Amino acid sequence: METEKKRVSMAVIKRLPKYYRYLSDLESRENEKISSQSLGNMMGLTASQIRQDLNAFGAYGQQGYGYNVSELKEAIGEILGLSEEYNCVIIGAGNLGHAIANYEGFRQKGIHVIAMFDNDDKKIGRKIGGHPVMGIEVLEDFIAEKAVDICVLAIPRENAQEVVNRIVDKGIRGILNFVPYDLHVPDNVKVEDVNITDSLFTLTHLISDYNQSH
Amino acid sequence: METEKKRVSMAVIKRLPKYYRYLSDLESRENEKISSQSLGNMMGLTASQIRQDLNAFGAYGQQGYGYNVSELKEAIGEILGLSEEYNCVIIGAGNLGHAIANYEGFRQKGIHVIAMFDNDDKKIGRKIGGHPVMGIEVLEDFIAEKAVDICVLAIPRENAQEVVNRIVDKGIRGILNFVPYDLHVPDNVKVEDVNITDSLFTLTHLISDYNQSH
DNA sequence: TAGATTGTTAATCGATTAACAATC
DNA sequence: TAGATTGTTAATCGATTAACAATC
Repeated sequence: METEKKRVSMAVIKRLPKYYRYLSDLESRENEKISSQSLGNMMGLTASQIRQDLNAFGAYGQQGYGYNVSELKEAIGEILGLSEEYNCVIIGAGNLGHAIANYEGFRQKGIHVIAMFDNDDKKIGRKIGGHPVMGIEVLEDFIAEKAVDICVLAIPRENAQEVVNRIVDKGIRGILNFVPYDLHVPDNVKVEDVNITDSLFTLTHLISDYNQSH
Repeated sequence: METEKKRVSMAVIKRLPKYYRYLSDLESRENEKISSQSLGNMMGLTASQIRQDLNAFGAYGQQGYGYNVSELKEAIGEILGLSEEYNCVIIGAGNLGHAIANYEGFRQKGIHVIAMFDNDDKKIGRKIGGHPVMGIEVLEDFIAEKAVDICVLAIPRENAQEVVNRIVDKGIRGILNFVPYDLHVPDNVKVEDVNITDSLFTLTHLISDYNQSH
């Protein structure tokens, strides 16, 4: 594995969860096999692109047959790191943290939410979605002690970078960032942004009179 | 305006909210002007790309000077459709709908959340984040009557397409879709997806042992 | 075997970067 | 005017699409 370093592009990586979603669907509807052609029709991609995308990681199909749905789903799950286990904490027990704590996507698979953190005394000690809410001042120690891999950041913009600075060298590997601010982190920590406001503004642009008339 | 049809690429459009965010910041820190060079440094883009991006919409700078922060922010706001007014409803008063109803990004600007909808009798009649929760069965009539422009979709995956089918010809222009499912809509309705699960899986991939060793 | 469909190379297209003349 | 920095054209790079030989 040391020898080859193809460097898979972000464009391809960002499509992987979508592949996984469609393949999970096909599997639950008990489809055994699928061709790049028909998967492309479903997903709105070309057959060619699908074959290119998959071949960035290996050869998962069979000539003259297509792809085995379960096998391919499993393989992409593996690539997505879903066969591994992750400890996760949610920082910020406001409305959004609350929503995420109850979010099904976080309940399945190997992603274990083990605690939530907030600076509001009224929330500390309570349980939200089955997860204990702890004081933000014990965050660093908790992360180090429990070997937390992923932090979900759902706090006000003002405190975001400061909190990140505190946790970034405690062994975390990734941040799922709901804060509309571009975090500064060292290379060994990955950040994935979920920017609701940006998405809303993209939508307003698309439907705006401005866009219609230009 | 009829004559030119440059067709601005999605790649550029998706960067606009980010420009808007940085320019708002610069404005609040009372920076009067900015060059493509220094804005690029801040945002992690090349000066060249910034000038190309902006010139897709017009010439907002001045040779030898740079860009006036407030003017450029205003211009991008205009392009994003933020100088217009939108009526908006939130469909789904679960945790996520709850979070969005209270989300600051939706409180500012010309985006007016005027109601929430749910099928749970226990929620109907209540107020969440100041917005009345109504029964999903009156959704279509409400949309038509109140001239709703934007629907935020935060309901279970199973009902998503069915609900969308019902509202799609009632005059709405856009859907902000939090459901991990690719909606089918006619061309005159725009969909912007906020896919939390996809983002989470992208993150797990990036931090996974799989990705580290390949 | 013949038909189907992949894996993969080559061609095309689009987006980013570089360069520089225009001009404030 | 000289210096700075844009607007814009040209060059490069990367991603998508097309084509086809390999092979199940």
